[in-house]
Amino acid sequence: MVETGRSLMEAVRERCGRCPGRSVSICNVIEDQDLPALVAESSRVVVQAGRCFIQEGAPAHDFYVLTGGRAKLFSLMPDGRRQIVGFAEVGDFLGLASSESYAFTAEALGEVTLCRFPHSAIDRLVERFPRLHGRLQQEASSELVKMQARLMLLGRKTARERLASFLVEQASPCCAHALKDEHGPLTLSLPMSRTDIADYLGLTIETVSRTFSLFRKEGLISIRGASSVTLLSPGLLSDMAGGIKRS
Amino acid sequence: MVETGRSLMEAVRERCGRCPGRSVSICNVIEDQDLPALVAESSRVVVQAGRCFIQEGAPAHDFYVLTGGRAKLFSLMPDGRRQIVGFAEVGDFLGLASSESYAFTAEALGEVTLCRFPHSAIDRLVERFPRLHGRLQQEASSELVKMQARLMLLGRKTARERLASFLVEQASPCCAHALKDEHGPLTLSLPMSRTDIADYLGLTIETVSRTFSLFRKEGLISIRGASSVTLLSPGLLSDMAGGIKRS
DNA sequence: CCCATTTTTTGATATAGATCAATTTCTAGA
DNA sequence: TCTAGAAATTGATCTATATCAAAAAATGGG
Repeated sequence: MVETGRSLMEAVRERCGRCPGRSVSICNVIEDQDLPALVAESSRVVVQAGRCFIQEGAPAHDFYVLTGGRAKLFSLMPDGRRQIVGFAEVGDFLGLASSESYAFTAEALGEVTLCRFPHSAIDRLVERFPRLHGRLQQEASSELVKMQARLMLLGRKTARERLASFLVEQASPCCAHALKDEHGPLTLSLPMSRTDIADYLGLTIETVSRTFSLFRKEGLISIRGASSVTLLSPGLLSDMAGGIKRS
Repeated sequence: MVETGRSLMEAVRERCGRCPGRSVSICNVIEDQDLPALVAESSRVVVQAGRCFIQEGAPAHDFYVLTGGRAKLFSLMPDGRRQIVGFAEVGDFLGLASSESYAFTAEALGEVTLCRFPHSAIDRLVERFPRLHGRLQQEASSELVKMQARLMLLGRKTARERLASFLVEQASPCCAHALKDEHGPLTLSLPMSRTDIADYLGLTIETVSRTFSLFRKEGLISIRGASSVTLLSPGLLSDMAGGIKRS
């Protein structure tokens, strides 16, 4: 099925026109006039809450750019132990994990929209738009750096430090500078359950809950209905996340 | 300083002729006749035991291909807590971690030899040898998959499972197939200290030592002088590493 | 709006692994 | 080969977090 130039232009306007991923994903190295090539090589995917769009162990045929919503990425052990290896946000490039088969499962938290690129399509696009090379490399490198920080978190940080790190990480897409300076309260909406947070931080749900309560009693955060958290002292939390004890 | 064609050819013979990394590193997508370009863009580095060749936080100017020996890669917290994020082996591509500054320190375990490529050199080489793109991407992807496995290890595995995973991982470069089948004993020489193993596995040195002793008493391994370990039941250890309990 | 179900919080207790403290075993230099 | 210092092992005890068990709060369908 070949799209006509006309309908392709319409597709570009529809898909990329107001895409929140346009400026933060790998697409940001593509000029507006070249978007049709991207749209022609990819397809839009909508995934409902709780559904998986990448399956651990399945043959890896596609890459994805997340353009709406959030997703959790995890692997399982045979007995059901679960480790969440990351939360994906708008702009993230997924599926890079392996050449043969996916190393993790990706499940939508709320409704998720994606652009799916078959591996062959990425190959063609990279050939046509050389700047994509560097951009993909950059994506992989930044993911690698995040992974190293997570290893430190899981290997060496206490429960308090882990939760503080998580809150600061969730906050940083919003306002990175607010954490350094002693800026005011910062409200986050957490789309993931306590179980998800526990499986991300290598803790149990009870420890996560208790630590949230402790932070609340200490005046570090305030909680509204389990999914809305306000960081009352972002600076203190940021220091705690890094293992720094204030006098 | 421009090398003459003559001395460049000599340098290629000397550097690449018997390089153990030739067939396993990113160099394996470069034809023999193109090696001079690689040699011209890189420099050989020799690092003595215990010395660092990448410093966490330092500006990242170079990439490295490890061509001899082994290295430990780690990050530190302000109070000295340490997490080893990986052990590098012959063929590994290092420095990919970040665009601005290195995210970890790399320290030689024993003498290490490297080929150092400035970022700009890699850019030129990638342009000249397009196959390098895919090879670099592959390197990043495989590292990412390893990282995900390490997250599971640190977040969800027991001390026994962690040490079993470590031993199996150390063994796999040697003989991957010997682990699946019920093949015979497999001797490893571990160039890293118990402290290094502990900081890699998110445990204390005492727990690592105790777990080694337990494995020995259970007939899973035999130990000769702390750095030489023989896996007596690689299959059992492999199952334990994956969280599988045999009847 | 209400009730059944699920999720979260809180409490009591258990335990894997950490910490503190000796020994023992290696290793490198004389 | 011997020996001092370092590294590893082993033992005793502690503790942060897990586990088990309710209670409380949130959520969603009718």
